[in-house]
This record gives sequence, C-alpha cells and structure tokens, in this order.
Amino acid sequence: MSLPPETGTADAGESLVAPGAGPAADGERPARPVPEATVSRLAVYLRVLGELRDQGVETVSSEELAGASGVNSAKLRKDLSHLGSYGVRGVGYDVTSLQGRLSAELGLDHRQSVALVGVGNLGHALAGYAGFAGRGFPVSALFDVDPDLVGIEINGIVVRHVHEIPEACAEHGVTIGMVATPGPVAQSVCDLLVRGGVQSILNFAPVLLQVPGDVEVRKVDLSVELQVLAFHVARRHTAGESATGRGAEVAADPAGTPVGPGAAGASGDAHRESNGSVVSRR
Amino acid sequence: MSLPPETGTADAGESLVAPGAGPAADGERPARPVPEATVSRLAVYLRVLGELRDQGVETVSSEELAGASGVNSAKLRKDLSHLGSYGVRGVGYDVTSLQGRLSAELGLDHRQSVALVGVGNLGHALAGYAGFAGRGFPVSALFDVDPDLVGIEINGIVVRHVHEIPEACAEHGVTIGMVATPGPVAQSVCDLLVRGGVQSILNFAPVLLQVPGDVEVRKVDLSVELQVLAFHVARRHTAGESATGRGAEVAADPAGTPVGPGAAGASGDAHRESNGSVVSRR
DNA sequence: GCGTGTGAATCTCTTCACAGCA
DNA sequence: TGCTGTGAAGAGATTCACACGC
Repeated sequence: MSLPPETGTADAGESLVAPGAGPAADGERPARPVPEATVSRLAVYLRVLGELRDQGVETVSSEELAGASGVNSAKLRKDLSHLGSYGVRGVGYDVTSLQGRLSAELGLDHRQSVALVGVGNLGHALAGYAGFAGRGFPVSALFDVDPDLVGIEINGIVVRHVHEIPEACAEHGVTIGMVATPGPVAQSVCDLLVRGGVQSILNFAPVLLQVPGDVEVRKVDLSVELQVLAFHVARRHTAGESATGRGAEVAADPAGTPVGPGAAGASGDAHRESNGSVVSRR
Repeated sequence: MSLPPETGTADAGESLVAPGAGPAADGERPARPVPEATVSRLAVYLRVLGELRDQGVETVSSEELAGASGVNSAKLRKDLSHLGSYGVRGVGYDVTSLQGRLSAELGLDHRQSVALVGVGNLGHALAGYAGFAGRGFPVSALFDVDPDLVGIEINGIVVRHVHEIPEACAEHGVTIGMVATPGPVAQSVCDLLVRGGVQSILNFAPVLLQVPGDVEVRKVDLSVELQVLAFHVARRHTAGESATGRGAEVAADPAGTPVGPGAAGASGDAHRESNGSVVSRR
C-alpha cells in the first residue's frame, strides 16, 4: 500500500546542519524523503571523502568520487541532489564541506552510543573492532549470559549480564544495539534492548526479529552472503563452460567508465569495479 | 563462544534435487534470469525450510513460509515461480523437496570450498563460525601475513602465509574467498585469490576491490550498516519528537502495511520485521 | 474452498541527456 | 569550457488480483 509517504515531515527542525565544516550557509531543508537506496551509499561516499581528505585532496568531481565509491557519476549526483546543492558547477565538490554535510545527514554529529549483546566468537571480534570507535560508534556496553564472560573486560568495557540490559541502555542513552548471540536467544535479547529504549538494531543472528514499529532492524547474515556467491559460481558452471578462470580475463564493462581515482590505481592489468547495494526495509 | 549455531538442517547431502534432477529434464529450464533480488531471498527461504523440517513440518503454504521469512506471500510465490512450479495448488509446498530445489539452485549440491585470508580479530571469529561448515561452506584454508599467526591451527586448519594463496587455492579448488584483512592490504590479497582461480569473494575490508569481470565480489561493511541505522535514529529525531520509546509503543508505519504474516490479528502486541542486506555486485 | 502461479499495475531505483551556471 | 543538478525515459522489483488446478 502506498499510504502517506510521510506527508507531514512536518517540522521545521533546523537543528541539524553541520556546524564546523560547512557553515550551513544556504539553508537547504527540502524536507524530501531521501531514498533508502541512497542512504546506504551516502555512508560509502563519506568513507571515501575521508580518505581523500587524508590525501590532501580539496575538491572532487562527481566522476572521481563516484569512481572511487564504485558507482557511476549520474547516480552519485542524483544521490547528493537529495541533500541539496553542495557542488559548484564546472568545479566539483569541496571535500571537507561535503564530508560535513554527509555526516550531519547520517546523524553522526549526534553521539551514537552502541551496545553489543553476545560476546562469544563473533561478538568478541566486534567488540574489538577498531573501525567502530573510529567512525563515531563507540561500543559503550557489553552483555552476555555466560558466567565465564560476565565480568571480564574487553577494551576497557566490563561485560555485564543481559538482565541489566534495559537499565544499562537507558542509562547510557544507547541508540543502537547489536545482537551477536545464538539464534535461539536473539529474540529475548532483542526484547530487552527495546525495553531499554534502543531504536535501531543490527542483527547478526540467523533469525527474524520481531520488533515494535518504531524500531529499525537491519540484518547481517553471512551464510546468506556465501550462498548468493555460491549461486553465481553455480550459474557460471551451468551457463558458459569456459576455462575456469585462471587467466582471469577482463570483461568489458557494460556500463561505466573505469575512472580510476588518482590513487594507486589501475596500473598493470585492467580491472573493474562496481558496487551496488540492496536493502530491504520494513 | 559462538555465533548463531546452525540448527541441524543437516546438510541432507542426498535428498537434494528431488524432481527430475536431470538438467533440462523436467521441462524446467527456462534459462531465465532469476532476479538478483530473488537470489538473496532464496537463501533465507532455505534456512527457514530447514527449521521447519527439523520441526517435522512436511508442507507449508506460501503464506506461512513468507511470514517466517519476513516477506509477503506474493513476493515469495513470485520468487519461487522463477524456479518453476514446485507447489501444489490448494495445498502448498512440500518442505523437503522445495528445500532440495533451492539447494540445487544455489549451487549447494556442488561442494564449495572456502578460503579465508586474515585471521586477526574478525577473521579469527569467522574461521570458528560453525554456521559456515554447517551450511555447506567448510573453510578449507586460512592465510595471514603475521608470523605469529602463520603456523597456528584453528579448528584443525593450519594458517599458511599469504604467499601460498595462489597454489593453495588452486590445489583445494577454492571457489569462494573471504577477505578479512586491514583495508590497505585487501587489494593485494584479492589479486592473489584471483590468481588462485577464486571466482567469488566476500569482502569485509572497507575498500573497493578491483577484480576481473568474471569474478564476483560482495561486500560486507559493518560501519555502513551502523551509519544507516544512525540515519534512521537521526531522522526520527528530526521528524516526530514523540516520547522516546520506553514503553515501546507501536507507531503507525509511515509508509506501508505491517506486512504482518498471515492473520490480521497479530498475536500479542504488534510487531514488525525488517530485513536488510548490503552487497555490492560486480 | 483453498492456495499456487502469473499477467498487469505500481512503485522504486537507475540511467540518460541536457539546460544552466561558474 | 567543464561539471553540476535534474526532468524524463528506462529497468527492476513489488504488489495486486484473479484464473486455474487440486
């Protein structure tokens, strides 16, 4: 059904807007929807912009940024257009200010507090994953049921018992919860997180979590990823039975310019990039 | 210490391919495309079917299977229709035979051999993830550059040096490679995998891998997942500023039907499911 | 009657192509 | 001149709704 595409959005919220970087000069508050598919790419652009800035680059064209992000330039421009006009015709985008704009849009200017439940195999790795803290997602609470794990300290955080989830989350103002428990207990853990006021959950358990309508869940299922890859391997066998890729020939890109970003780049053999994203919401 | 333990779902290595089995046999060789979006859902259906079979269920309707998988029945039927007719009107689908059909379609009847590069934080967790072996993806080779890691044994597999990747992969007939190294070395590792004949790569490093056109790459970027969730948290703040969910009331969905499984009257309180996956293709 | 399978309608996302501004 | 921003066309995917077989 296509009920209200969130008509209202009624609110004059001006608040956001990146402070530091881009002096929110021109007020762009289109109140538009921002396509779901676009959101997941914004995060990618943001990462690339960070790398560019570290390299001292001050301006990028849509062509360059798109190439380094694995999308084509038209898509990138369309994506950015949903946030307003931040580029300069004939020149490109200012790396720093665009970076600020994207951070604001993704809500990274508000401190996000993350809680991780399940400090077993994968959970332990996630707890120690530097990429999170470095990107504005400090894990501020850890939980588990295993008596052998409760009480130990990981990266300076003490693992608490899952029973403490509700109060601990409310206390720390946790906004995002990660579930890395065995499937059978994932739902109960999820319920505790919700009771603690968590609004978004990243689920690594192979189960479908049931949550209230105002809670967002994203699922990461590694087995599914592998199976999709297996499908492509099988398809290749079923279809063209060419010499199983050893020499690895390069296929012509059906729709895009290689556009190697300045960096290291395509020295040597031809390569291809491509990147897409598929998300299903609700 | 473990991830979502895979429920039996015994790899039923036999009953695969129930019908005709013979390629082309059962008039079903539409040579159709099978939409990309459908493929990733087939893996989900397969998991659910495994659970159902473990529960002794012999037949399911599209409504039931869809509900348990987090999609609506029309989508499920459309997805399955791409594989041919495997249901019985007025009855539903036979769990076991559909399971076999999906396994075959996903190429799980061919033994897949997986190689993992990078046995650090995340890599170590992946190496010990029981879910892989249980689902037909035995990790058969591990690699790293760290002298302290090369030589150690994880789950019975000895970690070898990355230099050995090409020959080791060719030797084991590795079809899928997983890259769990730091970003800076991911590309070089990827090149080695390709040289070893690997056709599909699951990339956990935060970089865009350049590969020949006949190699498939899927990317799993946890930071991107968190940022997308952060976006939704921020959006909620920007838009409606309702009492921040404590009692976790159910909010009306801003754009759609609850996709409630079957019966309108959801048992207990209203719940919602959501599912997402992020991948990059080619 | 029930539930699958499917054409048609809809919606969303992508790509094209070009007007317009620095 | 070069590159952004965007209307319009195109491609895909989702949902609807109903005919058909058990």
